Amino acid sequence: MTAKKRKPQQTDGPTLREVAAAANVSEMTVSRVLRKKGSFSDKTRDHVLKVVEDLGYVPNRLAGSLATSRSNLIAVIIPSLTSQVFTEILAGITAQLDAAGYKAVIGIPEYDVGKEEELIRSMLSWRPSGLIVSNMAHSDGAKNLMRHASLPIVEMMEVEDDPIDTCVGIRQAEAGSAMARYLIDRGYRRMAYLGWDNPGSTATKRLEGFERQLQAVGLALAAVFKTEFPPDIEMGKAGLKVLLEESPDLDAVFYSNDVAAAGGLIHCMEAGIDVPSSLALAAYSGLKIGRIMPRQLTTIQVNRFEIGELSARVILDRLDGKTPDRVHDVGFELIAGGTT
Amino acid sequence: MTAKKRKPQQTDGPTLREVAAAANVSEMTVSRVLRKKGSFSDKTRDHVLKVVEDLGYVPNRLAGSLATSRSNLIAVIIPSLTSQVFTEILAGITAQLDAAGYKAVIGIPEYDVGKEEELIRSMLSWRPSGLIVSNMAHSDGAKNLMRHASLPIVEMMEVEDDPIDTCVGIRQAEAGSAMARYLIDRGYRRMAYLGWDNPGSTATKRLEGFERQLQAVGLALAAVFKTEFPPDIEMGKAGLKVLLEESPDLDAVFYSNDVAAAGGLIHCMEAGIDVPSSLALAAYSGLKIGRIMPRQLTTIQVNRFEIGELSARVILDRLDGKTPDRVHDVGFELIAGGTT
DNA sequence: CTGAAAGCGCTAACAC
DNA sequence: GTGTTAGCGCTTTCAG
Repeated sequence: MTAKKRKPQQTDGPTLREVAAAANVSEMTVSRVLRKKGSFSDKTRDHVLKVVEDLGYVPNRLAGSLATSRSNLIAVIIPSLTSQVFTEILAGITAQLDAAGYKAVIGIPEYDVGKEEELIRSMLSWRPSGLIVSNMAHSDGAKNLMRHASLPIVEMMEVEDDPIDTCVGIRQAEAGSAMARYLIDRGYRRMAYLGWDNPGSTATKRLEGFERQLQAVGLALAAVFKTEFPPDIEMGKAGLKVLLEESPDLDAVFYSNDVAAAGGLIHCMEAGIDVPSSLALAAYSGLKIGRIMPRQLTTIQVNRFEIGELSARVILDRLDGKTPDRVHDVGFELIAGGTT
Repeated sequence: MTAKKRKPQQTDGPTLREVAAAANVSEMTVSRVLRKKGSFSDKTRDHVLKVVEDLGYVPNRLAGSLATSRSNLIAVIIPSLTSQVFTEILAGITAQLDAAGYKAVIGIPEYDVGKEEELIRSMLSWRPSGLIVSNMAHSDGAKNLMRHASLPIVEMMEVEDDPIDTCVGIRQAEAGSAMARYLIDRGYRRMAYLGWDNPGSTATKRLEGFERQLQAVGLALAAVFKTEFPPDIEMGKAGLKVLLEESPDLDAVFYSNDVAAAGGLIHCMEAGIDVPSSLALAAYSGLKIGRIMPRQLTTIQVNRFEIGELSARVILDRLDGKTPDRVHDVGFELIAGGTT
C-alpha cells in the first residue's frame, strides 16, 4: 500500500517497450502495427491498438527519427507574420505538405539576417527533410550552412539565376520596372517611392527596377520616403503626409506594399486630395485590402498561394527523387485600378 | 584514386564522433565544449571549436534531446495566421521564449477541432517542453491527450475557472456584455451582430454575453449576420450591405472583429450612410486598422502581446519549478471611438 | 580536466 | 507473422 518508488515518478508516458510488455508481443510488432509497415495479423493489430489506446501511448519521434534518420519536418523561414503576403504563402506551403504527410516548422527572423542564420542552424539541428527560406539575401554564414547541408532547399519570393539549390518567385526588379513603365505611359512624371528599403530586400530590388526604368526615359525619382521595415497602414498614411509636405507637386507615389498604400489612400480621403487626378497611388502585392478600398488600388498582383504551393512541391519532388528545375518564375500581373 | 566506398556516400554531415576523432579527443570533450558544460581547458576548447568550424558540424538535437529527454521546444497552437490578433500574440510568445532560449513550434488548425487534436498529438510526439493552445474548446480526444501529457499547458485567449492546466486571457462573455451596456447607454436600441458564430468560439461567447445583456434590459438582437469563419474586411463590407437590406432600421452593429468592421465602415462611406448618426459600428480587438480609418472605431481593446508574453511566461515559470496561478485574467478596455 | 561505458526510445535487417 | 540484435548520435553517470 505504501510501497516506495525507486524512480522519480514515471512522468514521461509509456514507451514502446511498455506497450509491448502490456500487449505480450515484441516491440517490433507494436512498431509495425503503429506504422502499418511489415506484416501482422488482424488479431494482433486490434489487440495492440487497444493497448496503445488504453495506455495513451504517444510515440516518441525523436527516437523514431534518430533511428531512421528521416523526419517529416520541413523547415520554413519567413521574414515575418505581420504581412499577409507571408501568411498566404505559408498557407500554400502547408496545403501541399499536409497532403503529403509533412509538417512545416516555421522560423521568423523578422528581417534580421543574423537571426536568420541562427534560425537556420537551429532548424538544421533538428534534421528536417527540406528547407524553404525567403528571398535570396543571406549572411555568408547562412549560405555556408545551406551549401553544406545535404537537403533540398528552396529560396522563395524572388528568382535569380544561381540559387543555392532551387528558387521560386518572380523577378522583383522587373515588377518595379513594369510599374514604372505603366505610370510613365499614363503620363505621370513626378513620381515618388514610399516604402521599405534595405539592401538585398525584394522591396529594394523593385525600387531599383523602378528607378532604372525612370532613368531609361530620362526621368528620376522626385522624392523618396524610406522606412526601416515594411510599412504598415499607419506608416503609409503618415508617410504620405510627410512626403507631400516636402514635395507638394508629386503626381504619383509607388508604395512598396498594398497595405501601406491603403493608408495613403485614407490620407488622401481625409485631406481632400483627389485620387488619381491630383495624385496617383500604386503598390505591390495584390492584397484584398487594395480591392476593397473605395478606389481599387493599382498594383502588381502576385500569386502568393502559388509560390507557397510550388515551393513545397519542389521540395517534395526532390524528396521523391525527382530533379525539378532550379529556377521557377511564377510571374506577376499589373492590375490597373482606379488609383492611377 | 578510385577506391570503392562501402557506405553510400556520407551525405549527412559529420557526427560528434567524427569531430572527436578529428580533434583527437573523446566525444565527451567535444560535447562538453559545445554545451559549455563541465570543465575543459581553454586550449582544448579552442582546438575543438576550430575543428567543429572546419568540419561544419551541426549537432543532432534528435539525439541530444533523446538522451536528455528535454528539448527547447514549446508547441504553440493558434487557430489561424490570417488574423493579426494571433500574429501579435505569437510575437509576444516568441519574445519571451527567445530570451529564455526556447523555440516556438507553431501549429495551425484553421479553426478545425479535429485538426487541432491531430496537431496536438503530432506535436507531443516531438516531446516539447510545454504546450500553448488557443481558447478552451477542444475535442474530447484533445483534452484527453493534454490531461495525460505531463508538461505545462496554457490555454490562452479566454479564461474560465477550470482550465486543463493554466489559462491566460479575458472573460469573453464579459467583453460582449460590456459592449452591449455601452451601446444601450448611448441610446441604441435596434442592434445587430455581424460576425463569426461557432459553438465554443470566443466570438460566440462574446455574442452570448452581448445578447444576455440586451435581454437584461428587455431588448433583443434585431438582426444577425453570421459567418462560418471570422469575417475579413470584404465580408464585413458585403455583410453589412445584406444586413441593411433586410433590416434598414438598424441603429447599431456589433462586429466580431475590427477588420470586418473596417469593411463595414467602408460600405457606409460608399453608400453615404453617416456613421454614427445613421448607423453605429462597434467591434472587438483594438487593431491598428480601427484607429486609422477616417473614424476611429469603437472597440474592445485587448492587449494581445501581453497575452502572448504571459502565456509564455507561465510555461517558463512552470519549467522553472514555480507554480503560477491557474487563471490569469488580463482584462480589456472599451475604447469609445467615433463610430458610436 | 578527460575518458569509457551504458542507455535514451525507436527501427533496419535479419532470423525463425 | 513475429522476435532478436544492433545501432541511430548524443549525454549521463562514474572513473581516473
